[in-house]
Amino acid sequence: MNEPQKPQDENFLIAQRREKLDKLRAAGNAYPNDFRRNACAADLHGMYGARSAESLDAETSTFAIAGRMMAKRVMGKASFAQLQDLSGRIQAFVQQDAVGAEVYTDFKTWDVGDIVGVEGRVMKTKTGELSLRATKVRLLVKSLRPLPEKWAGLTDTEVRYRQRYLDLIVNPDVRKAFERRAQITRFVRDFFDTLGFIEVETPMMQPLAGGAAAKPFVTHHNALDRDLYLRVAPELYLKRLVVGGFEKVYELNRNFRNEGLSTRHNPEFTMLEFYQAYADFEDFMDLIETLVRDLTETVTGGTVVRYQDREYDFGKPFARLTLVEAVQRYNPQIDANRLYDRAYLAEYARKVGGDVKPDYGVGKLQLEIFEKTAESSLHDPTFVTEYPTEVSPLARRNDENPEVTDRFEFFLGGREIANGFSELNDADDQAARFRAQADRKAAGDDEAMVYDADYIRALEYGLPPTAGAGIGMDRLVMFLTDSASIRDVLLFPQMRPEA
RNA sequence: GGGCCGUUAGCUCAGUCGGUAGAGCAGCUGGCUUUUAACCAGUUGGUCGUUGGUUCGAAUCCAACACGGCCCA
Repeated sequence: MNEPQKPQDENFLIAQRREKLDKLRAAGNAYPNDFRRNACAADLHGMYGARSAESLDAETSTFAIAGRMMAKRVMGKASFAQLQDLSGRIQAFVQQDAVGAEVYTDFKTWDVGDIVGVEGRVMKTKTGELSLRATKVRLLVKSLRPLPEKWAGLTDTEVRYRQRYLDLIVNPDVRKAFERRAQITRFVRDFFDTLGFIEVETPMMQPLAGGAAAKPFVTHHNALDRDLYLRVAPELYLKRLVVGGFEKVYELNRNFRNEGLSTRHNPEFTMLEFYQAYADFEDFMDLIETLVRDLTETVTGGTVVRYQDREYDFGKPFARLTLVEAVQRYNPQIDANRLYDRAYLAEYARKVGGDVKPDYGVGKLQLEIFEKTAESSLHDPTFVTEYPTEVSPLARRNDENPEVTDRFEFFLGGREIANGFSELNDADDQAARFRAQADRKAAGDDEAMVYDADYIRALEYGLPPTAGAGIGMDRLVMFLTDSASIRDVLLFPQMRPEA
């Protein structure tokens, strides 16, 4: 970096800290990198937290810790400071007699937010708090900006999302949520690895955006002089891999969809997709039930979870019902004899606020009614099956009823969490369904899929009978961290440009 | 895209009927060698989101816009 221009709007507090930094620069290296710690806050609490003050006085080990100073209490010639590192916080006791008058005078000018190194022996204070009795203290980094207030903290959601680093410094629960997120992804990888799945990475930039009904982002490759699409799903590539012999495969990575922002939608989000040859959608409902139950138990320590003032029991078998059953359950007034009557469904869908277009068939209308009237009520873990073929262009038809597919979606807390099906491996049927999608796109549906000729070619070589599913990881993490908004489980959620 | 709510000091927030901009914390000065939101005394700090309008006078009333939140689509 070049010499930064002092911003015009630099406030007085920053100016004061800059003056302190100027003095540090004048006195030598203001940004040293030779301090080495040999312990973290949690290490010391673990080793000595239970010991008595007297027994600690006999302890001769010295420790070096480092961290951000989160509190500073000066009482004349002795002070307490709270240091925060990756593991937590620990108190340092800094006495003038122990560190020397000159260092102590400097110490008193340091600010909350500065990054500090402390060496010394462990002790307990009169009130029993484990502390490091400093023999040396060093300022490692001068913080130029004041931290939010120590008690009320930082609550402005906008600042929390835009300046996540600040949120992480002052809100320990935020850190915990993201640690749990890491724990969840680790569990998922272990789960599939143990079952013999292989993790792969398929293209994020695709010449055709396939595998889901969604608007893609477009970008441009200069050397190839062609547009590429950020993927809306990895599905078609993963099934190509099953054709190639990766019979158990998964990918845990980002998808991109060009849609609005809300508490449940971010333009980039994390999806788990997994495929297994010689399995069907019922096998995968069982697999997901096991995955979700074991995951919940691992990260929460039990099978009963509270999410936003409601209790969920994962110990019980998950509910299963068909789409039409769900429509009937949440629409007791609907005429059960006319659930396949297009005109009736269109009128009913319109009445419940659904989208109705002339080319919508019975299946699409059933789905509209389901989404408007049933979905948000599906709190307890629930699998919904028998999705219409019309709205499932990549799923295998049911053997008894070709109008529906061997497909399920999984709902939790009134939200769709997962979607899975027995894969359509009839190349001719798939080609016909792509053509139907392409017609819709030509008719103006910008979420319709495109015809993917290479994917059809792959199917023509033969896709084994296969089950596949996708799990929206962000929504699952929201649930397991009791987060109301997807932004609370994304470190850097998409925001409009700052005003 | 629509509705409602919000935007005042670094942070958290008050601000009455339209009449000189307030508090706590942080900061600064002084005191204090086991504090726990340390304490005691003093004290600095403001583009009231932006732009217009109404008015003798606007943080306050009106309009548009920006950003955020919640709900709906």
